Order: sequence, then structure tokens, then C-alpha cells
Amino acid sequence: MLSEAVQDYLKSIYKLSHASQAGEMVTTSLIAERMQVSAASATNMIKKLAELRLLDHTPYQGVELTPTGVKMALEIVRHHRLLELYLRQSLGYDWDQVDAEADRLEHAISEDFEDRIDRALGFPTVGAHGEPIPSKEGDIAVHNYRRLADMAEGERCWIRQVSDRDPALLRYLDEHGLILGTEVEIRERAPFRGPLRIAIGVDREHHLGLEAAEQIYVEIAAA
Amino acid sequence: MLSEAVQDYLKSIYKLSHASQAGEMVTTSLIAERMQVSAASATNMIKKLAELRLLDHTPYQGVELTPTGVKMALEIVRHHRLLELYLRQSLGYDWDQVDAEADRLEHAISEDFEDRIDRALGFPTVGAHGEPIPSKEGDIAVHNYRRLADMAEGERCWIRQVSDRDPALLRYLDEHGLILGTEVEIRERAPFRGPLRIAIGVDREHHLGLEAAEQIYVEIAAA
DNA sequence: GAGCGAATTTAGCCATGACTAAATCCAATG
DNA sequence: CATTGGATTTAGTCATGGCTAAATTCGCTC
Ligand SMILES: [Mn+2]
Ligand SMILES: [Mn+2]
Ligand SMILES: [Mn+2]
Ligand SMILES: [Mn+2]
Repeated sequence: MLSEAVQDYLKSIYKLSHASQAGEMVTTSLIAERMQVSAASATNMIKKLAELRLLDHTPYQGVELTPTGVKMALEIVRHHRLLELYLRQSLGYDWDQVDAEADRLEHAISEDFEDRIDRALGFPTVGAHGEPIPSKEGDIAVHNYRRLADMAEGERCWIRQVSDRDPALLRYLDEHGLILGTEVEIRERAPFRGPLRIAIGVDREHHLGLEAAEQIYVEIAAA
Repeated sequence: MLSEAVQDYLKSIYKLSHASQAGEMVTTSLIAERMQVSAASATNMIKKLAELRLLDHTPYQGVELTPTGVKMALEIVRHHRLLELYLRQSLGYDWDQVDAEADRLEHAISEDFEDRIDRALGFPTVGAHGEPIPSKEGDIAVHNYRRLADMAEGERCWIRQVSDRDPALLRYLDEHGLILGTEVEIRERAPFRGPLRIAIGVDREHHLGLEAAEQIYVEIAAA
């Protein structure tokens, strides 16, 4: 069994590798920042993970998960996303509260527990914030969503996924009706990285900062 | 926050102190055996817990939880028993499977999670094996049950609580209908610590070993 | 009251995963 | 191509919670 710390590093590295460009290596400092530890601590753990053959480490360059490492990471991601959804659906959590709880539970549940909540949820493929849920076999769907922040004036789209990193942002989005499935139209893009004026659903309008819009992933509505 | 190890020691010491005679101290070797560690490791932890004012340690004699220690122990016990019940009621676990899962989850859930499953279960006062569930304030009911093993021939009783220590025993009891609420009559006590011949419910009879009967707690039916 | 044996504690060690401070590397700049 | 500053690694330390082996204590028996 992998320790809780190892599991959390793998999960973070997996996510970082998918946030960066394909082929790019994940750097020590990125890992350290994400894990909230010093760079020296990150280096320590990287050496251990390399020893365990969970990643390849090119000193001074960065790391890349091995197939085994990816598999282990996806196992944790699956636990996390199933748990988030379960907390939301079965225990009435708000979507900004589920991440913290799942971050701890993901290491504590058994495979049996995983299977039971999977069944209770009807074998979902998408999580509480729209992220794909890896299958038990380690496959994960690739969604080609675009960032709301990158949409052009006049375009319409549906919100399909939202970053779960910041609870405050999630509450803010919730208050303004910016939830999964909501239709959004870009009315106006202010210059100098200014806010987007958007139509939310049928009759709401909002000026949304670019910072927030970068955390929202959308599917473009057929023109 | 107390570490997982500290929490588990407190829980074990609490249970051991209630299994022994009132006023008796809990010994190092008992703790070591229950925690599956060496006696030296137990001594180490005892010194740390004494330092934390969670118990009083009389060297070479034993330990006794302080009021704070009891409070902390009951907090974990509450988590454990609520979780066991929730796993059983909401996720369909068998009663021999819940203990292991709860042993890990009990350290990972938040107070919010605790409150939510408490509500979902209708604020139960009795756990999956009949144990009293401590209140959020740290009160716990005292049940004056007797061991089935100590009943006399001819006496009738209801099964009210069962030890959750041994999953195999729980499966065995389940197979023979020896579950919570079942009425049992002692037909015959074999000599030399031999088995009890008992009537289970209306029309079942069984020869139950004393070892098993010692793990079953009953309420005597009015004669 | 001496001695014995079991329980307990002490001493010393190890793995894990943090940290700070110092050394080292490397890419960019002049 | 030498310099330099930021990123990375190394070195050394600490806390936690295990372990074994050795020393110590205590209750019991002779
Ligand atoms: Mn985590
Ligand atoms: Mn799993
Ligand atoms: Mn536990
Ligand atoms: Mn609690």
C-alpha cells in the first residue's frame, strides 16, 4: 500500500502534468507549490517516487509519471471524484465543500466502499465539478472543453466543468447561476484583460472577471 | 488535532478500561496486545499521552484516562459507531464488514460529516452491534446487560449487544439467527464449560460454545 | 528476606516526511 | 564566453511512531 503522502503527490503530479502542455515535464517547484511544502521536501519525495518506479526523474528538468504512476494516480482521482459526487448527492453537501472532505476520505476508503458508492450513484462518468471520473480499469475520458475566458464575443456555450480548487470561487459562481449545464453567451469582452459581459441562462447578465472565467470550461453551442 | 495513532490508542484504552473492573488500571501489556504493537511501543505512546494530559500514568502499574482523555476517546467512538451504522443502513454492508471500514474512516471525517450521517440515521443512540453511541456532548448510556454465557438454565432473554471484534464470529451468529433483538432461551448448560443448548426465536435450537456466548450481551426477559 | 520470573521501562535504532541552510546547476544576459 | 540569479539538490535536523535488546522493577514463592 502507498502512503497517504505518496498518494497525494501522485495525484498532484498527475493533475499538473495535464494542466501543462503535452510532453512538458512537471517541475519540482510546481509540485512543491501545489503540495504546500518546501522545494527540498518535494525533491525528497520525487526521489522516493522514482525509486518506486512511479515516475521518471530527470534531475534539474522535472518528472513524468510512469504508466504505473498514472494508474496509481487515477485510482486516487477516482476515489476523490466518486466521493465528491456521493457527498453532494447523498449527504447534501454544497459543491464548494466536497473537495476538502474528499481529500481526506480518498485515502481511507476500501475498494468495496468505492464499488458501493459507484453503484449507489449509478456508475457516473462525470464528477461534481464536471471532471471525468476514471474507470476502475484506469481509463479516463478526454473532454475537449474550452475556457470561458477564451471565447469570442457573440459565442454561446454550456458550462461543462469548473475548477474545484477555490471554494470561494465555487460559492460565487453558484450565487450567479454559473453551474454545470448553464447556457452562457459572451456579450462583450472588455479590453486590457477586463471582465466579460455575459448572459447567463435566459434573463441574467453579469460582468465576470477573467480570472474566474479561466476556471470555467465550456462546450460551444452549435452556431 | 490528535494524530491517527493517538486517537486509536485512546479508543483502545477507553474500551479496555470499560472491559476491566471499575477502578482497575489498564496495563501496558493489555494496550500493546490490543494495538498489535510491542510493549516498548506502548510505553512510548503512554508517555506521550501522559505528556498531553490525556491519561495518568503510574509507572509499572498502569494508566487511567483523564476526563479530557475520555472525552477525546468518546469522540472517536462516536465517529466509529455512527459510521458503522451508516455503512450498514445506507450502503448495505454486512455487520461483520463495518468495523474494519469504520476503523479507517473514523479519523478522516469532519464534524460536518458526523452531523450529516447522524441526521441521515435519525440521531441513533445504539450502534450496529448494539453498543451505545456517545452523544456529541460526550455522554454515553450505560447498559446493564448480562453475558449470555452467564445465564442460567431456563432463563429467557433478548440479544441486545454483540462484540464487534471478530468478523468470523459475527458471520457465524448471523447464520444462526443470533442477531440483535432475537429472543433466546437457555435449554441446557453442559458441564465443564461446555456448550449451551439454546432456543433461538420460535423454532430453532443450537448448541452454542461458551466462547461465543461470552461475546453476546442480553437483556433478561421478565419471568 | 532472597531470589525468581514476568511485566515494564530504557536505550538505541529505523523509516517516513517535514524543515532550513548551503551548495550546485543551468539558462539567460551582457 | 563569463556572470549571475533562480531553480534544484544536498546536507543536516526534527517529530512521529514503530522495532529489538537490555536493564529494571515488582509481586510472589521459598
Ligand atoms: Mn488527499
Ligand atoms: Mn479504488
Ligand atoms: Mn482507527
Ligand atoms: Mn466528531
